[in-house]
Amino acid sequence: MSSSIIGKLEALHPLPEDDKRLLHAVVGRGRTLKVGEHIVREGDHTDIVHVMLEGQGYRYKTLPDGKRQIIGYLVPGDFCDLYSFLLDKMDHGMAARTVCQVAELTEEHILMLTARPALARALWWSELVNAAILREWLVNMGRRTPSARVAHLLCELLVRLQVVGHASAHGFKLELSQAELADTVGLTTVSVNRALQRLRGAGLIRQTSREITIPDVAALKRAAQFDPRYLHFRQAREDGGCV
Amino acid sequence: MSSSIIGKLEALHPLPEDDKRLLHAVVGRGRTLKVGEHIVREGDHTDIVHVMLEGQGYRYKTLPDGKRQIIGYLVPGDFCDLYSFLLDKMDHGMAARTVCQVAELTEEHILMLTARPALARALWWSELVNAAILREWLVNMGRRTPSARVAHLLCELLVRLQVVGHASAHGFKLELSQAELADTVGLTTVSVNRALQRLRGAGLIRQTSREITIPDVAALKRAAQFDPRYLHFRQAREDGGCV
DNA sequence: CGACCGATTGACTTGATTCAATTTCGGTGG
DNA sequence: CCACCGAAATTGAATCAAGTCAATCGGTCG
Repeated sequence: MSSSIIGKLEALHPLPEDDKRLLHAVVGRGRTLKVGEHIVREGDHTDIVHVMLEGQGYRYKTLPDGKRQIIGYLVPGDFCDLYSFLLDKMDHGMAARTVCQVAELTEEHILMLTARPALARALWWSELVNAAILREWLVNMGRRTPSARVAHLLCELLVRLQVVGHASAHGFKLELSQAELADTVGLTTVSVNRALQRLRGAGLIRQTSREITIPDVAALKRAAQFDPRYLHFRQAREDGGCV
Repeated sequence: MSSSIIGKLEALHPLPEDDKRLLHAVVGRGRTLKVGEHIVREGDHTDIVHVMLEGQGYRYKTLPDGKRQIIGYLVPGDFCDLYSFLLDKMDHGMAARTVCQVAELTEEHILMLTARPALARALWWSELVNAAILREWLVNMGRRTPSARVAHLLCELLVRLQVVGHASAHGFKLELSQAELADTVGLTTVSVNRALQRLRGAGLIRQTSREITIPDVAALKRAAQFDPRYLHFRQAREDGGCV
């Protein structure tokens, strides 16, 4: 269960065995959430840190007129709200998109973890990556075509899921509705549908019921202008990007 | 010079007098940057932390096809890259939009500052606000109309500049070209121009050469669906928003 | 089998972009 | 002080792409 966390953090910074054992002990096996269940609501205060162990979730904001914008995906290994005991109120909500296992850590747990220099550094780094993802998403929405936006998102998910062992070299389980995709990339479902069609038509992706296959990852990355360096994973840092 | 930093950090968390004195001593008066000069380039490594003392800058990313997306504004009091010595390479660039004074702090300076609990907390908090701004911008680009996007940006700048004493109750110096606005909100200059016209037509803003006036701030906030709580400033936390 | 949800489609509308002037404005130099 | 220059703002017309609306298709689950 906690292997995804270790996978992710080690992608950022190597960890001593002791730290991994501590992580394992602190995290436990987590609570099960049903599809659609909230992890934290907008405006809530919580002093618990949630960690996604299995399954996927998303961060979102709701507009006064009811529209929704998804502002992040939570994949296994992600710390959802490392800073929750600092904030009085969450400025966004988080919900389970699939059935999830979520660990709930207290401030004491976090202090135990951050007392270890390597862990503290890896956690700090993971927050930097969260911010980097937001910046890249901004570029995505601001300056890319619909198909490139969708392609970029798929590339990002591929890499993030690979790091935690939830994606193969050429694809992953896609449990995203087109409506969610639309609320993520700032388009309508119809446009997302057509963007996916274009990607399929160009042979860049292949979709079966709930699985997505990327026959030529480099080609999709090119189409998406995807440069994995923003994720700051160690491999990506060494490859030096794909654009 | 360092009063803007103190203003900003105190808007997040109260600081003891000693901490303010330390800040003042550490920051000094900064280096002067010319318009357009880079603070840090994309891909650079730096182990200096830059702090905006006077003037304004922006964060940006460049796309392979030459397009640019502005992903943040730097106003007086902002720490530009608090995490720079962690990162090997900046995933985005930062440049001066006006003549600026920028302080350059070393890792030792930062360690001195973060050794003080109140300062550490305020700095940590300022990073949370940076992330919150990115999330709000994502909502802006994804789900708001052109005029609301522009209006929202203006509201945000108003509040952020007010906190550091660079805006009055009803306006501020606007040194933003329409091209920069366009690269910020994901539109073309023409669309931005028309969005501004609509806002002016509705009496929500008034522009003279390099100054923007907002006759009825609440009205503009309403039009922009601007809820200042995401900035997590202490006043805003107490008001409880305007939507 | 029928209800339902999500994906898909087509026709139409709306609104943003593109392109190419034209105007405005601040600053410059005569 | 005024004419001129260049950058930025503004405009209009034509184009094109995304949104809207509404219907249909496909599969899943009671």
